[in-house]
Amino acid sequence: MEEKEVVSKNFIEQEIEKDLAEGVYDHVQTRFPPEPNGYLHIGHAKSILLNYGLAQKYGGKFNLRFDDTNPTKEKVEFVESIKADVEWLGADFEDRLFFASDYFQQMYECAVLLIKKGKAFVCDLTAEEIREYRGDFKTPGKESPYRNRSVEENLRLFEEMKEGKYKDGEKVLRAKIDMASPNINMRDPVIYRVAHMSHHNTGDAWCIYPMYDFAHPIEDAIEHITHSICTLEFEDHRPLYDWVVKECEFENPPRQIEFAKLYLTNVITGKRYIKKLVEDGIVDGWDDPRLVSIAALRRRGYTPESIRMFVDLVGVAKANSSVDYALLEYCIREDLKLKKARMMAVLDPVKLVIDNYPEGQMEEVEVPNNLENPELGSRMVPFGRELYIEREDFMEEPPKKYFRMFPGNEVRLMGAYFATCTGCEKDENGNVTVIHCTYDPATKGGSSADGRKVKGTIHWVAAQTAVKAECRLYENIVDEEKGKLNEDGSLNLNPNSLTVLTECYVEPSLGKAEAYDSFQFVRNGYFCVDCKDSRPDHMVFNRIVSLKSSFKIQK
RNA sequence: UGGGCUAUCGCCAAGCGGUAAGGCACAGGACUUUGACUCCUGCAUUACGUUGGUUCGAAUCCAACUAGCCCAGCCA
Repeated sequence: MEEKEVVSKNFIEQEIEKDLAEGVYDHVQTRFPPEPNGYLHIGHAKSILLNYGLAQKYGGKFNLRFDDTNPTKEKVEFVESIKADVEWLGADFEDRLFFASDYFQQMYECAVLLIKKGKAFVCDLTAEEIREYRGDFKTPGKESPYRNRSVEENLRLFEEMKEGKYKDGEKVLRAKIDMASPNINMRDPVIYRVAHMSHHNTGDAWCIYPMYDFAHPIEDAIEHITHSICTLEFEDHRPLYDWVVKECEFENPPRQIEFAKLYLTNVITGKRYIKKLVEDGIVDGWDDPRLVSIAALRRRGYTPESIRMFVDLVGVAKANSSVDYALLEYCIREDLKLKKARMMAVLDPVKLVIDNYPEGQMEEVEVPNNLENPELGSRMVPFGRELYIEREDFMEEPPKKYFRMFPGNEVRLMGAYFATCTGCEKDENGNVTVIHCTYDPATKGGSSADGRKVKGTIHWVAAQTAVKAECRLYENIVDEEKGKLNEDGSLNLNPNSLTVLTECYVEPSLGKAEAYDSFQFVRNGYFCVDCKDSRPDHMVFNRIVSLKSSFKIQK
């Protein structure tokens, strides 16, 4: 009997189970609350999948909610892309797609309630003055001279703010908490500001907009969120979060729990920096495969399953950490390994001529699509007298333990025949131009009747029928300095982040591939048909990840 | 500088007073019609940031240090 592996629970699951056991909540409701101000990246995937996974695990629901409380930064382009990415990742929010902006009326009413309770006031101080009055880490703040306005006056002024009587920045609504609090977030934070600007969802209905710290807890409470999961930098905001749900008198208020963001070593995930790369034209767009946005990973050929596996393996904790990129690559290799066909493609071609193969003759050989997964069937691959093979699969003077093609050595042309190298031709510079060999017609299919074995197997494509393709080999766009910035704030870009190989040949069956179809190219790694650039007569492949080291010369 | 948080193998990460899980990476070896995959093996031998203390017993409790991250937007 197999024993079921005990998977340890992360700290959030432990908290949830405690809450459930103690009867704090009788259900679990989570949400992913992005602001539509950019594209999602791998870091967001962690949050999305965490929240979705928690809801799944505890029989609860998961909401997608746009936290669109600041019209100056938000665009419908981003809400569309975010929706698509969340769906692609498989986090099913069913019909629960919400907008914080749909709650503006309720938030307004909450603000009025606070004013009536004497817990909020309209402040005429300028932004600079508010900053000065706030004090700093070592000095307590000073109370605003407007702090003690009467309820009636505050009500009137706030109503006037809403009606558009004041210009941007002229007045704000502030929570009345404690100007001497060691937690600066509690020093009478601004909760509503004036912004005469069209909102992507509410248009010109409002000219006052709630601040995150006020809006977010209300959004959560309205949706009956139980566990509001966010990143570490909001820990200091938790007392304010709790203050808002309490003062606004919500029953069964939600609880905020923070976890550490995902960082990838060597990779820039900051929206701000990705945005700059896009704007400066250093990358093609938000989905440039050199980036780690969800759109980029998808275009490059990463699957939702691989990203789910990755997030799963990374774990959830409160310690800031940076996960090795190798883990992401492991996940996509693992996911594709049995799912995808293993095709032949020659990325760095050199011609191989089989001198004893009849001139002008072509035949087809049957090659299994995936030896480890017979369900994937097989395909017929054209074979002829002239082939292309990988330049690295031939050496005139082989080192020890090299068992690919060299004069006198017999190897297997995968799925086809045994072939013995007889020599090569070179140009005036000594570069190999053509390799010659003879084949053994009795070894069709790649095995011999007499039981003799060969140590090496190499892949090939028939020169006459090969499809010319373009392969893009990607590296991280940021170099060894690890996604870290230079002192002047600039990025360390990797000049080798993109290599385009144009003299590649792939077997004809690949001509039928569709966008996002991925394959293992024998010994070259995993590739994906580029959905943006592919044309029927000219395939473009993005490398997802290369396979591990091939032959290394022994020292 | 005041407040909040964190510290277990190169990278993640379990552990919750009873004598250091797991994954990635790495290194050996076996196997192989992809030098991939798979399979074995090794990988924190008083060691869990440091130093003390409590205890029969501590990574786990206490104290003091040290280091890193976050906070002074009318951003989220």
